[in-house]
Amino acid sequence: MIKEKGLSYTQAREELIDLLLHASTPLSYDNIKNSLSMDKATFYRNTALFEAAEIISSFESNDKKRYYFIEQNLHPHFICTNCNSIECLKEDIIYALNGYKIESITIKGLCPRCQKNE
Amino acid sequence: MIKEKGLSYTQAREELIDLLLHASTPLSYDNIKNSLSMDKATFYRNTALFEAAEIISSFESNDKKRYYFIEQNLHPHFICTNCNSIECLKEDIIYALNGYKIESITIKGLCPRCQKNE
DNA sequence: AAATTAAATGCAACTAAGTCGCATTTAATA
DNA sequence: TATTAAATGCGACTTAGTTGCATTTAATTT
Ligand SMILES: [Mn+2]
Ligand SMILES: [Mn+2]
Ligand SMILES: [Zn+2]
Ligand SMILES: [Zn+2]
Repeated sequence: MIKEKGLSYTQAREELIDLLLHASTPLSYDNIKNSLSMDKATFYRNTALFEAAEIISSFESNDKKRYYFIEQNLHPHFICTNCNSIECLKEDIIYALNGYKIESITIKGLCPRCQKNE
Repeated sequence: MIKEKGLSYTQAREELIDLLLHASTPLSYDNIKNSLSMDKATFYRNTALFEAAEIISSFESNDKKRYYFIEQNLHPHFICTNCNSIECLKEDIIYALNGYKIESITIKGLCPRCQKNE
């Protein structure tokens, strides 16, 4: 995966791809910093590189943090504006936009739990 | 609009609502700081208040800035990951999510212009 | 209309996610 | 194994957004 894109294969990169591949939702640096052996500068440099190589995608959440993910089937992510939780929405929307290339879709609002408790 | 929600009516609040009502795309503090007479602390305190009162919505863009908008018909916004431009997509998607309340939808990718030039 | 008061504002200091420069290490190739 | 360009770690830095506090203002009471 890394080598396919002509990138050199390092421990840090393997570790990062591995974490994202096995994650069930998008992850921020903060989420995984304790599981990472690399420095945060390396984390961010590699996520930027992987995004440019179209290996991963990302979005900014409500909490000012960026979340990264690898996904085969393009599906939307839901961000709760109350509890900041992030969920994968299984309903594949899409949905082609003429002339645009779609990388990610994020829907913001209230999750079922937060909507009840308000 | 402000008073309807039981909020007190101040010059700063009127100015802010007015700007957002007449904007053709979502706006960040940076976009309008030169048109604003209020301090940035006031800007952010009022946007937070208006969001809680459900008068405005917002999303985080690619450029680490938060964009605010008022819109009658819920439509998605497109953010280009290359040039950071933001567009209103007129095709109303949606699309109800069972149990969720939807406040905004953002689609990230490459805009037609950036997709050509790559 | 003036007095009261709680809320709104401006200012400056602060926070924290992400970035950058540079010295050191490591992966790739010869 | 030696070479070298690229990757990493570290600390300093940037900057959007937040917070505490003194001052001002909107709303209510007299
Ligand atoms: Mn997902
Ligand atoms: Mn719009
Ligand atoms: Zn929630
Ligand atoms: Zn573009």
